[in-house]
Amino acid sequence: MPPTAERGRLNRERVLTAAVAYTDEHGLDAISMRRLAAELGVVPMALYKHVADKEALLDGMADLVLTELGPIADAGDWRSTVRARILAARELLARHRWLRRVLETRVQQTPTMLNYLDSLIAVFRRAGFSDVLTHHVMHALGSRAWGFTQELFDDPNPAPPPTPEQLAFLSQAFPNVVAMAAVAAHSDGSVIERGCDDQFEFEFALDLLLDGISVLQAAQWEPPRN
Amino acid sequence: MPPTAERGRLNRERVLTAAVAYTDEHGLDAISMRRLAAELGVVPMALYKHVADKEALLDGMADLVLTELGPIADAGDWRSTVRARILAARELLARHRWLRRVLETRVQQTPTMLNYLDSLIAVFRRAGFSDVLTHHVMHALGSRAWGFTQELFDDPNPAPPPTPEQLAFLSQAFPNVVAMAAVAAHSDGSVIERGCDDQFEFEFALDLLLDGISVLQAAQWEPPRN
DNA sequence: ACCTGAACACCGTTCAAGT
DNA sequence: ACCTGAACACCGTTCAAGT
Repeated sequence: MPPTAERGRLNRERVLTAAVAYTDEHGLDAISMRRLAAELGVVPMALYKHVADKEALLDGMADLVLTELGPIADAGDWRSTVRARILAARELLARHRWLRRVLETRVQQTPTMLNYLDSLIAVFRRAGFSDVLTHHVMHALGSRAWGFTQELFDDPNPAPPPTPEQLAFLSQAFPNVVAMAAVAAHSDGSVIERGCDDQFEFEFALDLLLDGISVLQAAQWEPPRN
Repeated sequence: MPPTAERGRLNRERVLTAAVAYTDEHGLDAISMRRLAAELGVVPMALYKHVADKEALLDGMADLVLTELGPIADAGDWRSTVRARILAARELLARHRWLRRVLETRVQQTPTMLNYLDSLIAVFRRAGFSDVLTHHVMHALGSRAWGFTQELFDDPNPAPPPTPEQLAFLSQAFPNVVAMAAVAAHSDGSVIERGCDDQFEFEFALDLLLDGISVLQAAQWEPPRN
């Protein structure tokens, strides 16, 4: 039986699609050139005809799923448009949980990535933002423009609630951390309990930034001269 | 000659110090249990008596360098205190360039990390911030509390300025990106030219957030009820 | 043109043994 | 108590060969 017989020849698209499917299911740590090859019923080196190396594979995967975003929808004013766009990107990241870590380490800016940024920048410029202000504003958004933020701790599966003894120790050693952790938005407000509403926190910070940006724009902000 | 003779026995501190020194010099990608062992003139498995595994090694390294931060200095009002604290953390990250990527992936919160956060939270609470507001504010700061942000692209060694042909192509394909890139803070404002003043961008966004936070605090912000 | 097979130079970590 | 040696189960990627 010739290799990959049932599904025909390999090509770049099939490689990338399989990689995305595998990573959606098993996570970013699980994907490797060797396992992807096995998945495709092929020897590891066969992949290298369709993808330069592992970095290029990740670039291609990111590019592929980012096409799901589609063109930007005008929501009336710049603020709602930007807000909606960013929250849509955030939903995409939720569907492909590995995408965040891939974007974080991307150096090569793929056309799809540049295209997304271009459309976002366009919203500000069309709304009359100066180029300098647009520049700073995009930096201030940072990864939030992609719909994610680096939290204080990367807590993928949060720890179980502390036992009373642990809590006693923590309250004494880090009283402020404990006090802050105790008030989790949209929780029953009882104890440390499965923490924060990430969506609320994301929107809170996003709105804080958008509010600040509005003010600067209204005041026709200009760079300090020194 | 007994192993590690000249420098005596191994211990946790020597392991961590050597790891920090090696990683400061060669970067995070270069450090491995095997290379660290070689550096210490020891067989790889010898390290495992002093450090549970590689993750624990990284935890220990982060913990060690974070002690450089020392206790928080009161700068008068909460805003200046927080600002100074965060900018000091940022300088630490500049001295240990690997620390950022380590903090990003940390799940185990070491005592030194918790201690830093506790002192920062304390500043807000002492200034009269409610616990809920403090909670959201800390989330809004996110990794910025550690002195770093996830930028749109992780561009460790920025690309050389594009050739005229490349620029022509880019201007046509991504006109807004090019326009935005052309105005780099504190550059001569000429062309794409070695981009942004990261320190300026960091402070711009930090002040944007601190301004917004001031407003919420002054207005005695309360969570929406629904 | 595309895929294979064997090999190289690495990883982190186990286990059983040495001193 | 601490370090060693050999081994296991992985990586990404090279090179030369097959069809």
